[in-house]
Amino acid sequence: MAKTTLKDISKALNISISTVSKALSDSYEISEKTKKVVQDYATKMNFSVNKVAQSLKIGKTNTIGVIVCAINNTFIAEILDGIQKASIETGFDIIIMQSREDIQVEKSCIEVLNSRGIDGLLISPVSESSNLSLLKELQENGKPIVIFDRTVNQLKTDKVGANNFDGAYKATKHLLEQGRTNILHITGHQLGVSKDRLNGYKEALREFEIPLKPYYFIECNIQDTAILDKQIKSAIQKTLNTEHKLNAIFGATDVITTRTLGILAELGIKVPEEIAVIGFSNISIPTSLNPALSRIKQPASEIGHTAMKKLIYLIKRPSHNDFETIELETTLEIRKSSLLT
Amino acid sequence: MAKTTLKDISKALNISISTVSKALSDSYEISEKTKKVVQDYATKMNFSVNKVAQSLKIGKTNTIGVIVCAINNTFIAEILDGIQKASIETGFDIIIMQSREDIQVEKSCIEVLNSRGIDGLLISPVSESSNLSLLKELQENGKPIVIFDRTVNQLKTDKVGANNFDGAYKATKHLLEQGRTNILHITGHQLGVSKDRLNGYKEALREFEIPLKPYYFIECNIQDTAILDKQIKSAIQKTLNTEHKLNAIFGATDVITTRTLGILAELGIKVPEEIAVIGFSNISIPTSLNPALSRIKQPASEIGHTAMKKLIYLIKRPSHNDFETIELETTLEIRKSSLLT
DNA sequence: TTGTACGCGTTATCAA
DNA sequence: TTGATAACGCGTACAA
Repeated sequence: MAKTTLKDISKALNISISTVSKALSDSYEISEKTKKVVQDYATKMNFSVNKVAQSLKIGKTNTIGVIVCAINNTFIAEILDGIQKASIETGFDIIIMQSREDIQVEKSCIEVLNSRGIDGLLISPVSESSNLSLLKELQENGKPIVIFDRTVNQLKTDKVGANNFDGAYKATKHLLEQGRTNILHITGHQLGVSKDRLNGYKEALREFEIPLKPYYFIECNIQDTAILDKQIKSAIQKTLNTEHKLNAIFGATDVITTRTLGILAELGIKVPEEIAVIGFSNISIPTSLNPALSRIKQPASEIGHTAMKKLIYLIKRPSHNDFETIELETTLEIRKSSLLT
Repeated sequence: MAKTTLKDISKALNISISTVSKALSDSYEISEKTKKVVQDYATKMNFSVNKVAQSLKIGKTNTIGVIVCAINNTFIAEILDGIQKASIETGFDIIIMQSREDIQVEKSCIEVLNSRGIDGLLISPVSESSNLSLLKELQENGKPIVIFDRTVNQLKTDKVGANNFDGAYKATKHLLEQGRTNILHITGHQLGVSKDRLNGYKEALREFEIPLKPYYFIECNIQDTAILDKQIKSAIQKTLNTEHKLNAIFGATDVITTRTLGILAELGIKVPEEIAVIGFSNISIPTSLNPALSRIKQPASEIGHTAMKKLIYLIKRPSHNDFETIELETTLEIRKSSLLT
């Protein structure tokens, strides 16, 4: 038994297809009596419109494509949560795809979504200019785009993210106020947001008139955790024996920060006694870590929610050029891992 | 500028639409010369078929719907990862939706996916019989379904999950071998898998001839972490002063287990000295916890991968009735939180 | 080897 | 108030 169609209802009730269609969409042209007959029968048959056909006809799918780099971390999951809340409020459906930090995969995601037909795109791009021309073409074809999280991007459009500069500034300042002046900042390759975070870090140091250490900053591979572990470990060991002994680490991402804690435990280095740790993190269990983790928390759900709302706005009121970049504020949470001993 | 269609190419090259269509699908009916002209032009124009129209025409969407309860935990994220790997291997696209542990939301997910047109459904259902008739109808309409993770379900179809009985048995046995005989098992409401886990727990006790304690088992609200925290805390405090003093906790889910660690730290109860902790968990950073967490790890990625492969098999080779339930083995990882002091 | 004609399920225009 | 007809973009049986 296949799905019921307008044609089936039309035959069964001896009414034309177009009348059935209009009756089901509650058109003013149709008599109440006919509407009732049709709608009752449709309910009885568990009828629902074929969205594929409907989309082909009206040229809209009522669907938003969402491309994230990976869904296996709390931060992205929270963003998706916010997006989904907004999708329920606005009545749009969402299709989630993963680019896996790979420009080619990202390209295929965009193409799949485009050919499948979406009314707009939410994307956290792999890099600052990944698939730029493809995205531009999408825009020109009347499909609005909103960029979230990785807002440092060449595409001219609305962007929603966190105030990364300020978050990094606040965290670094906190460390400095605790007397931790030898801070290693660990960040990831190709991370669009890393510049802002690095600048916030530098700004705090400047304000406290602390010169940059020779080792003050390393970039790691954040795709492969085994490599990441090695890189973090080697950086710690290398910098531990310099003349300015390392006494704090500031992690740029969730994985970097939590893995740093694990590695320090493994190396037998005491946190926070020997090295204080703080970092950008949105995991749900900061107090279950060893020790409880100080962090900069991003308003992830709000980022997703705001981005989705922005996009729906663009879809409903197209063709305006005053794009804006929204930076939502972060929250500094102080726990044991960064406190004075 | 709208997207290029077959018609556009047909006009531009003065060739009929059907020839263009055939040339692009590399049909044997078309001359190499014509193919080349058409394909070159299509590439130049960045042409991609309109999947909406294509789906309507051929009655297939090459798309799999995936419904999970929530994506904000590592276990589900890992499963989705496995599903996505299989999707790349098989060439099917996936649409991910969240039921949020709500039967009504689950219903709307199924309806959206159904009306949007999917070739099959992967679902981890809200409960054992949630939306049973709707799912049956889907099946009858020729859309195969594979259930993953929450395999205790009334629907007759293929199911892929973990061997929960054995996982719980192994964990409990490990605790007993450490001399921890007063074990509290904490699980969630309405969790389809909880029966199996409880039975594995009981079986190990039986084997060691340890009688069930009066407090041996509580069911918590796993939706709201604030409530969950209170329930866990109250259960611990209540059972701490009974004649059989509590000396181990076995958590049924990731959140329960990690929150338990946090609460014990908060209460100043030493792990594992006073209370040993072990539980089902798939977080990526068990060694960053306080203390490093012993756990039963589910083969999450394999569950997703296997489920997807099963589904594709059902799609390509429909109408057979020998459904099976696959239980993949869990891994026991022993760390500090459950070791003899 | 190429082109014509039809239909997938829906909506929209216009005539009855 | 209702219905016949065309069209969305594509694939395919059949004719040329």
